[in-house]
Amino acid sequence: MMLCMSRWSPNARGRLERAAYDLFVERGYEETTVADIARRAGLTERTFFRHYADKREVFFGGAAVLQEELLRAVDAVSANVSTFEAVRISVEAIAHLMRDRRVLARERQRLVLAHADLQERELIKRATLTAALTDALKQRGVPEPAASLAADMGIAVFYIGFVRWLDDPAEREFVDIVREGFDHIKAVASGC
Amino acid sequence: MMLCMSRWSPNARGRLERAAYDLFVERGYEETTVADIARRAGLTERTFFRHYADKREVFFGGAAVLQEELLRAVDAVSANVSTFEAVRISVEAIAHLMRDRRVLARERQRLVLAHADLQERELIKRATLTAALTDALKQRGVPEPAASLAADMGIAVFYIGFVRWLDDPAEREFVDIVREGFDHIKAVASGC
DNA sequence: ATCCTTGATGGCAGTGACTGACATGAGCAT
DNA sequence: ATGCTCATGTCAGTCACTGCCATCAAGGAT
Repeated sequence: MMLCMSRWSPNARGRLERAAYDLFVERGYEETTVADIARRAGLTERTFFRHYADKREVFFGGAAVLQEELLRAVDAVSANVSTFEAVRISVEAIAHLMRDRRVLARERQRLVLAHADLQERELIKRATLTAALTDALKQRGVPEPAASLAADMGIAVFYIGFVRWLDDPAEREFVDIVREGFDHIKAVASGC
Repeated sequence: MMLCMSRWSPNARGRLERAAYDLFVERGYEETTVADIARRAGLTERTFFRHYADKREVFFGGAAVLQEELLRAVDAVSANVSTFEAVRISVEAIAHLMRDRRVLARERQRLVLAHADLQERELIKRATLTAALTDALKQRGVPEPAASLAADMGIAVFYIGFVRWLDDPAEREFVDIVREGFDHIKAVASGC
């Protein structure tokens, strides 16, 4: 039974994540050392690396949540729906998670765009998300390479829509931009 | 006038690239230090970093060639061809460049798959290629977000086709696999 | 001929990310 | 009590990468 009120301050991971994000915003990513992050979280550098594989990883805590939600959404789509619609519905579902986070997302995106290190890690997360969606589609019975291609297409619509959403002059909702993205894909593939 | 027969052995970059590739194959990527690479090339570590921004970059000399060829191909497509066909033709063009390199590509892919570092850099190269294709399509008059989506789709077909090509049981040509990929995209987007 | 500039290189010290090995000490089970 | 667990601390070490300065052949200018 571990109902531990342990001797250490609770939620070390959370404190590290918070400290890192704050410092990145305050001083910038490169100007922040791992030792800085750990110190602000009341821990040591060595402990940081026990919670996160590297300095970049602390920035991508949300990626796992997004993936879980995406897979849940795919499973929820009834089996007689076409592959295209299944992908569209699932991607719209995770787009919906971003509601009311535009300002936060903008600040985060500013950081990512400013540092090649973070962009690389973001691309890995995107690739992981794509692979997960591919697997989920295969479990629906979609054969290869259609599963990979459909997944790649869906995640592309998500990310391209994401950056458009961040500075959309009309302030449309993310979900609507995604829906429109899928329409564009349909149009392009029909050969206009 | 610089017809310099300089005092240094010629083609330092090439020697570094070759030394790096050989060492990565012999001992593995992580087991090879930058100092090792420089030593084998007859140079110093400091000089390595004057030619390549970091240890990973020396592995991706071919990326620039691929991008140039892709852009050349897009420019060569006549203006009255649909966006989809323009992308298909251009991507098939760079797929054609890989002819007779299957064995080499396989060894290279083994290295990339074995090291997250290299995967990240590969994804950045892919993103750069996608951005370049997007620009080329925009110059053809394709509006956003169709340009981004079509480019993303085309590059996805390329990369997904690439890994299928590497261990295709039927030993089909890369170009044929790519062509088939575009057909699959068409089918998926038409809603099967 | 002498001087000066250019450019690729070497040498060297320093920073910071990351790792391995070992120590510590509160909680929990027996 | 005794011992085990496990998150943490401590420390030394490797390696990627950078800044700064020295070198020294080639080529042009005076």
